[in-house]
Amino acid sequence: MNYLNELNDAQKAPVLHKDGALMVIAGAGSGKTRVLTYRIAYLMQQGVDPFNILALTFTNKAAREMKKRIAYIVGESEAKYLWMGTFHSIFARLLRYDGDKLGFPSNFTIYDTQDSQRLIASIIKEMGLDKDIYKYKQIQNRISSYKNSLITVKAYFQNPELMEADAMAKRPRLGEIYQNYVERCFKAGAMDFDDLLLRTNELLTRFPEVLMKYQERFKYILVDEYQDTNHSQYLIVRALADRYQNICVVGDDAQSIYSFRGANISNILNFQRDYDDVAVYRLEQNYRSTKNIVNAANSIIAKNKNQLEKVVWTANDEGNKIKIHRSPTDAEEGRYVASSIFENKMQHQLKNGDFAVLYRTNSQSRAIEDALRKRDIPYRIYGGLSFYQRKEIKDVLAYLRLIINPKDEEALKRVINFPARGIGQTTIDKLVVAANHYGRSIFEVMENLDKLDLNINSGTKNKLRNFVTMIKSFQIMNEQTDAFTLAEHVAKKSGLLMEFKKDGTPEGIGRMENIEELLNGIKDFVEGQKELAEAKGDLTEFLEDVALATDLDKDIGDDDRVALMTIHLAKGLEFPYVYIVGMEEDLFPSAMSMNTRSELEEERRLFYVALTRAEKQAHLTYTQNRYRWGKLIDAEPSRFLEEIEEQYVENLTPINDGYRYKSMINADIFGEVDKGKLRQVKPKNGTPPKVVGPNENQLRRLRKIKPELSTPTKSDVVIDPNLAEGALVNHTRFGKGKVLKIEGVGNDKKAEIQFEKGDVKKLLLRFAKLEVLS
DNA sequence: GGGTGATTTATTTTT
DNA sequence: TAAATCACCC
Repeated sequence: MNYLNELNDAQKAPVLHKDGALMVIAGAGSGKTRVLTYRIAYLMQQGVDPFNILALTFTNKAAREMKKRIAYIVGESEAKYLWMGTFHSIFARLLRYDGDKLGFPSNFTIYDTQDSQRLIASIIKEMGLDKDIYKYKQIQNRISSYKNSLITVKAYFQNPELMEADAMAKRPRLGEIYQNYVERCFKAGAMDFDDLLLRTNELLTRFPEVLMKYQERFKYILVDEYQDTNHSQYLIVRALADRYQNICVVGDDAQSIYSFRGANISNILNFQRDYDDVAVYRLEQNYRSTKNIVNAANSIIAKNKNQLEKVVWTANDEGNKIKIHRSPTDAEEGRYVASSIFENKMQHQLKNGDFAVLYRTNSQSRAIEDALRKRDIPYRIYGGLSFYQRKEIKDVLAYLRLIINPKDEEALKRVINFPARGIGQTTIDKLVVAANHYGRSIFEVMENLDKLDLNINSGTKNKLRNFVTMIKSFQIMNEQTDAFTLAEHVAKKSGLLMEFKKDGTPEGIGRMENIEELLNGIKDFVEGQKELAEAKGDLTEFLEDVALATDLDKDIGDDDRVALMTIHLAKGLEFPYVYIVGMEEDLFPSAMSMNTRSELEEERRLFYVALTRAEKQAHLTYTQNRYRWGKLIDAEPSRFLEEIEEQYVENLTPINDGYRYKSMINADIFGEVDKGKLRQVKPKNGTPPKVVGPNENQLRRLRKIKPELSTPTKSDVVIDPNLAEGALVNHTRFGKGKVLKIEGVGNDKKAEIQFEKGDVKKLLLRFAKLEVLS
């Protein structure tokens, strides 16, 4: 099969470029995944051993899907040797092999953010610091960004500026907390998310022979979403690619939206400086969206100063204008979205899965959920509190973690007294003190209770011994049976299931069901792994899978639901109909991200990402009042609404008289917006708020809004007369296929098509972009 | 040591 | 608003 024919010339060039450094600047919807996939397939067909290819993607799901497509071209037996996955999962794997050189056991635990925060909170407490000044979440954030910038504890103490900055922020002992945190993680045989990258860097720097090994192994390296790599990731890639320089990065500076996680947009902007003879390719043709959407998105992103030159265009239809809708409250907004989805579904015979609702913050999902539920529209929420973050699930997982790695302090503290066993805070504190004193883990201290004088009464000692015995019996069982049988046993014997059962409330029952679901998940995992030759299907593998899984990674059936998620999570996805809700100042752009031009530009890129998810139709909605932290507050429309060129939008709700404007400072006129100055403009307490009339932008907008609202009249689409049964056709998304059947008349005319990729789909001709080939 | 009710704090985005 | 922590009493 000649897959190269599926590429346009711009796409073909980077696929065929074999050796050396290359960068692909790929506009939204320009087929970059396809380029990456085919490039890997092509390399393999050129004789490159899959064993020598490393591909770093943004989600594990993306990696899986890419692998599947590659397997389709080159065969499963070859494709399975590819190393593909997220930075975190790939390097966790690497550290399981070679982390022992750094003193980590191969079964190290991966601490999630909550584990890190709990540990930091207890360190702050142990150090006797004021928890109102040393807020554990902020501290965790700070430590995380140090790690992502490769500032180790040592580097921190050698950097007077950093210490100064923390001292100025009234936190002079931050360095000590950092140090303690790192030591405690090490002692617990645990790495946090950032460690997976930081420790990989340490490994590659301190052990040249390890670096050499992986440089030889990964002769070809491909990185997706390069604009979102942080310094730590950047250095790993550089180190690994240094020897052969066969590095291919793909990205779009306009879609860089993770700077809060340390992503550094200059990694992509400076790529050409980092490697010799960099070939640069641009993918500018968008295959995803209508002209209206593409042009509107372009008109927004043009407001950003800092970007690579690129013109995204499309040959697709003009499409409908972007619809803007105002609601009185967030509940009404939800209702509007729900009924609009309902109507579109009826009118155009669409599936729920054709719709997505995107928002800036997870907390916005509630109003949408309520409305969808009332209209009986099935939906699925991605992100937010994910399944694996639920309390009861984390409890079971903590027991399992403890079996694998008894040194895991956070897991131990979580379950040592849950279900209640009469081991209280006082006892735990004593154990922690002893553990720190002897430089051992809490579990080790518990194993040696008799040899230590800890001032614990004999009754409590007995309870501790029972706990140790229980965990040890689980460990023995782990050697004899598979992960599922063990987990089921643990859930029962630990008393967890009973605890939730006796609770009796609907909530408790729900928790029990969740545990059941987890057990089923483990069962599936074990059975799935058995089929793979390499994997063992053991508990360690499962826990790692869980620690690094994201909501997007889970393939939970393919039932048909509306997708609800944050814009961040939506990156890389596409939907025919997209609703972007909460288009309001202080929400989007977020109030936290308007301090500097670069923050505002990132919010704008985020909006760009959101809009370019839409294939056919985008809706933007905003409210006049919104519940935020329990109170109804005034909201004003987002500045981004005004930034779209007016020819691409249609206002569904005319502005009424009661409409109020607040003063807005426009960064384009005043340059860098200084939050301090902004505050001064606001009235001091006691002074009545100053009423300011609309500024120029707003006046312009007032003028352009036409009060009448007309539903666009739909004319019958002209359908290619050659499109008949038996015809070969090409679809922009599904590829080539053969028409099996034509049914319906006029606007309802549908074709049933067998695609080469194996799927049979029924498409409405008036929407399907079909090209007749014969 | 455990449980209950009062108070408070949080909302940016995620591997 | 709702979860999470705290203070107090048993």
